[in-house]
Amino acid sequence: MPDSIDPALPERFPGRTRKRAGTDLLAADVHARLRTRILTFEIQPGSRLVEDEISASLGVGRTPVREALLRLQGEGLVSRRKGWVVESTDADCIDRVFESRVAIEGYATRLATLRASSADICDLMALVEEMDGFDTMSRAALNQLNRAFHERIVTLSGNPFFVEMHERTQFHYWNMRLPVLFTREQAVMTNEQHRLILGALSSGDPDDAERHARAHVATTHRIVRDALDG
Amino acid sequence: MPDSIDPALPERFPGRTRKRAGTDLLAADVHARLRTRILTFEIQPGSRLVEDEISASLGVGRTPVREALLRLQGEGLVSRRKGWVVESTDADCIDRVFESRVAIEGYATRLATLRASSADICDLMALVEEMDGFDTMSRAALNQLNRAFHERIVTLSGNPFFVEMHERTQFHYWNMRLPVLFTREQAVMTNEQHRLILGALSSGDPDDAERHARAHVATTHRIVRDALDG
DNA sequence: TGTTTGTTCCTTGCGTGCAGCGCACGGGAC
DNA sequence: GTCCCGTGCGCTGCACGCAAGGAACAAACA
Repeated sequence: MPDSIDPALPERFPGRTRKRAGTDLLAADVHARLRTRILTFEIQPGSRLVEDEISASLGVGRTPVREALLRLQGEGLVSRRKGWVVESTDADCIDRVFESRVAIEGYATRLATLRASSADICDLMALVEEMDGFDTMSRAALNQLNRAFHERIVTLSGNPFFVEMHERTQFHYWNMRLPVLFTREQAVMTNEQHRLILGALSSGDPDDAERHARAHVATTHRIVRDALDG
Repeated sequence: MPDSIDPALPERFPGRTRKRAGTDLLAADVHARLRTRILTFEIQPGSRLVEDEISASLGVGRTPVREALLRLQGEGLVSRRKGWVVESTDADCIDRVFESRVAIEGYATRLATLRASSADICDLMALVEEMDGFDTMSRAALNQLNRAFHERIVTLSGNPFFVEMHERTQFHYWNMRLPVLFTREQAVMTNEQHRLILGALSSGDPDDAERHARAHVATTHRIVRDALDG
């Protein structure tokens, strides 16, 4: 997989600037780059990551590369099995991921009901309405909006733990290549459910909000599973 | 929990053995040691950790120490603010931790209801009955049993994500020195609630199980908050 | 006296050399 | 032909040195 390590960014880090702005910038940068490449499948699951190659290709030493890999390991994106290997999310894992999402997003939505301001709800409504234009949008754009909606609700829970846990599940979620997501009817259903959640949110009914959120995640689970089986 | 963490940690690392058994042993060991010391408050929240000092005191190089600290950072036990600092869990954080526990343990208990075998339930029942002897036990032993009960249920969810998330909350949970936990009446109430959960588990009622689990965590939350306020 | 600047030390960020696992490959024996 | 063992190499685990950044303290100037 060395070839896939972004041929397009030959020397950033110009002449070994070594700019060290307080906290480790290099490691953070390497981490971000690697993570992006992994999540976009530019580096495929299962491929080996060699410290020297990354370090050479990015023009940094092995130490920041090492730290980046360590962080990726903590995020569950790579593992150390006789060298660094990009983790893959198998079908069996999907059920586990969605179970987590039900628990996390369900309760986060409950909390959001108690804490969201009317301005927050307006923002969410704007997102939902934007998603109504699914007929004229790319699936990627739709996906982005969808993600934004869920992310924002979780953030509105006001609890950073939920944000972190949610983010963690997203890694694995992205990690399975979702074949065809967001057919037209799926988009319709998604928007319907988003409106249900939003309705509960704005009427301040936590039970309803949690119930709808759970149902929505369950629906998505079903869609994903069907897509993978079919 | 702190009491149970093996306070007897004499100087291992005899004369710089350097035995490298495949995967990094040193880093893992340093990590475990540091974590133990932090969770037992041998190293107090807020204190600075200096890489050189740790490395010298353990007789290893800075690299494994660094990796250990990085892992601790990932676990939320230390942070990097101009050097390594042991995180403290402030009162404000407690509410967030318990919110997570409600979501995680609640849903984990629901899953456990669907997946636990009768043998598993017997094991749990044995734990509960052992806890009935609270009058003749130390608080530490009681705490240990309590932890075992919760841990086992989360494990019975069959979902490693829940186990990991639960463990994560426990770190912060331990991180606040709980003053007087498990007074007699609290022990009575705890056992009552454990039995309710177990009852729902054995009768296979997921809704009830989740409800009771949530209520139990909420009760504990109240106890802890009272203990900290009073 | 207050503010600003210079200096020094402390600690981490980073690079790098070295050595030891393990795996793959190849050669010999049965 | 198959199995076993030796050997080489790829890669990581670890130690260590260097320098940058920042904080604290001191000194000088307004």
